[in-house]
Amino acid sequence: MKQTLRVHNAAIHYFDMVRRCGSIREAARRLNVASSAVSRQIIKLEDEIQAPLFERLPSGLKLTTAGEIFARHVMVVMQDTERTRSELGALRGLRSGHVRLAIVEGLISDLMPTVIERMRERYPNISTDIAILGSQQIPEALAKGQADLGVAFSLKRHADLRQLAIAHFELGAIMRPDHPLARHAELNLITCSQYPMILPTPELSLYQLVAPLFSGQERPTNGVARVSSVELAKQMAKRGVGIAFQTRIGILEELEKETLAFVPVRLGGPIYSDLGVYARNGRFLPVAADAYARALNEEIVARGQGDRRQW
Amino acid sequence: MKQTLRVHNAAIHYFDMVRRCGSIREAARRLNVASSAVSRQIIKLEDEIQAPLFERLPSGLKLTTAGEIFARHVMVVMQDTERTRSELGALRGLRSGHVRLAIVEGLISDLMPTVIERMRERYPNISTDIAILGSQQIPEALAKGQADLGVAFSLKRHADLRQLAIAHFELGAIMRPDHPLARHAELNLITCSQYPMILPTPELSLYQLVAPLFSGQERPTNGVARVSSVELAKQMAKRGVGIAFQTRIGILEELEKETLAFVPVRLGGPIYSDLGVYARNGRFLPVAADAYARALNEEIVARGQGDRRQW
DNA sequence: ACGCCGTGATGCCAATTCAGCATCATCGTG
DNA sequence: CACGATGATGCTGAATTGGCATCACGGCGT
Repeated sequence: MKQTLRVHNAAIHYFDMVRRCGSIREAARRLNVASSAVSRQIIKLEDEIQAPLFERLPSGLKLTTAGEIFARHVMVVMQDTERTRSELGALRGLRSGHVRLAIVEGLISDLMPTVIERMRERYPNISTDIAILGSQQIPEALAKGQADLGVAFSLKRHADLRQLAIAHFELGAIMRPDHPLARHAELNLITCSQYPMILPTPELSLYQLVAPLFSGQERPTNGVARVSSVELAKQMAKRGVGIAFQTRIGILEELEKETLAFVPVRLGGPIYSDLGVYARNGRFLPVAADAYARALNEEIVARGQGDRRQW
Repeated sequence: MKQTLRVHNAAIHYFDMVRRCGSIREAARRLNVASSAVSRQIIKLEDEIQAPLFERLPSGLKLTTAGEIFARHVMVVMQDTERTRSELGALRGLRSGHVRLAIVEGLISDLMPTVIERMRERYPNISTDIAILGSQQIPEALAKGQADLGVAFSLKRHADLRQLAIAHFELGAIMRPDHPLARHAELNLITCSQYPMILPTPELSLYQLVAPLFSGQERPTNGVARVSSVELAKQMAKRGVGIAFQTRIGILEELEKETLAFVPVRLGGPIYSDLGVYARNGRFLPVAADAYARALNEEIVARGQGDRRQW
């Protein structure tokens, strides 16, 4: 299965495994080779580079600065090897591969199921790992090569990230349809704060959007709860605990069934949150990841307000 | 000198040389190895990939589709190897390297000399190749890995290109200061066409800007010459052959010495040409190339009207 | 304080890989 | 038709690599 297209020296695979294990012997075990072989290859690499790659500490091996530079090279090579393999595979007609996604929680109820379903129809042989991470961890996971694609709200621009798709979503208040505010066309802060509210914690990107609404007061009077999960906030709103703040994208099903109502919150003008698909900059995507990116783009743009696609 | 940081299999270097030579024996000669060694490594690669990389034609070796895919991988690996080596070198404090630039002709009189001078002050150990190419060939040279950085006007967006810097330059008419039009604050087409004009040929990116001015008439009445060199057009204008069309950036010296005058040409509003610095997308730049990109950015932005930097 | 265990490095030997030489079949060219 | 050049291949010696046993070292628990 893991026919790694062994076009490259074993040394760089050894190096990568040692880096991940922090131990030569452990790496050797996982690679099914003798530890002496691994040790020698590392020494040989250090000889080529003319600088130590690891600090040998009693507690384990830790990358030196040179090691970190080289590790990035290894990541580039291995990721591009994967891309090449997938392209060569596509050439033979077997559209398969493996994609690792890192997404935020707000997409698990509607967007991701749809995308996965569509991908399974089109490319039954593509397998997927999905990690639910906070907004902050997603760029990190991409940079470390732990994920191929990331989907998150309002990521700030970063040189290591490449934006593959983006769409805007308007922030609004969500509540039960029988809530007194549910019939308004739009809402402002003062009106909202006269009713119990479910507010986001700072870990959520939503916080950045909602916080300004309550600038000044540190703890809004009517904040009945501060939760770090948009799903939880949604469930609470459905049970009538109060009104929560989200974009439409997490509650499309509830809107259709009319178990929740959505009312835009305006502060001067509408408040937008940008949902984007990201990859690490500086790599070509394997065909499988590229297919996912396209599918994500389609669905996001279809749900967004004011779309844009930059490829 | 060419200690290629031999972290990688000889096979990929052999492959790359064979690809460039179109011949195994010729590649072997340049690599100072026996042809059998090269032949076998290629066969071994094809064995790993389970597809032929070259078509063996009597006239030479030509890449198959799989070969092209693999060639791209090899380019990525080799370029990233170069980056890694330069970063490791920078770690040791010897800020050296080699950068290959592909620029358009219009920059040879002012911008490039300044940039090169500045680079030689800052990094005396960086060597440079400069190729003067047409606007169309520059993206191509970057894609093929024949150049590290490209500087050109008005490149259309392309997925394989990454824009490192950009600045706008207004199109204008250039002429001797004693020309009747030299004292105008701005000009339009009709006024210009009453005097002899030196026009660009379609190879120049300028053509795209100037052509609309003369839409309708295929051959402007007063076009005394069509030249494919902005330098030549400038020299002709200096000698009073007629008025030419350029941006300021090529004639800064003449403007200072008042041997040429520049008058904006407007068509409704000002007409801008974008001068950009580009690299192949999907690669980290070596530190030497990165330093060049920064220096180019500085100088371009300093000369431009309405700057922007996206990194 | 003293074994005990696990670590990375190293000497030695076998297995594998690789390069060079000579040679062959093939094809274009004069 | 002969000549020269090409890519592939059998063979041999050299170089690289991996496995085993062993050493020196340091943390940890008794």
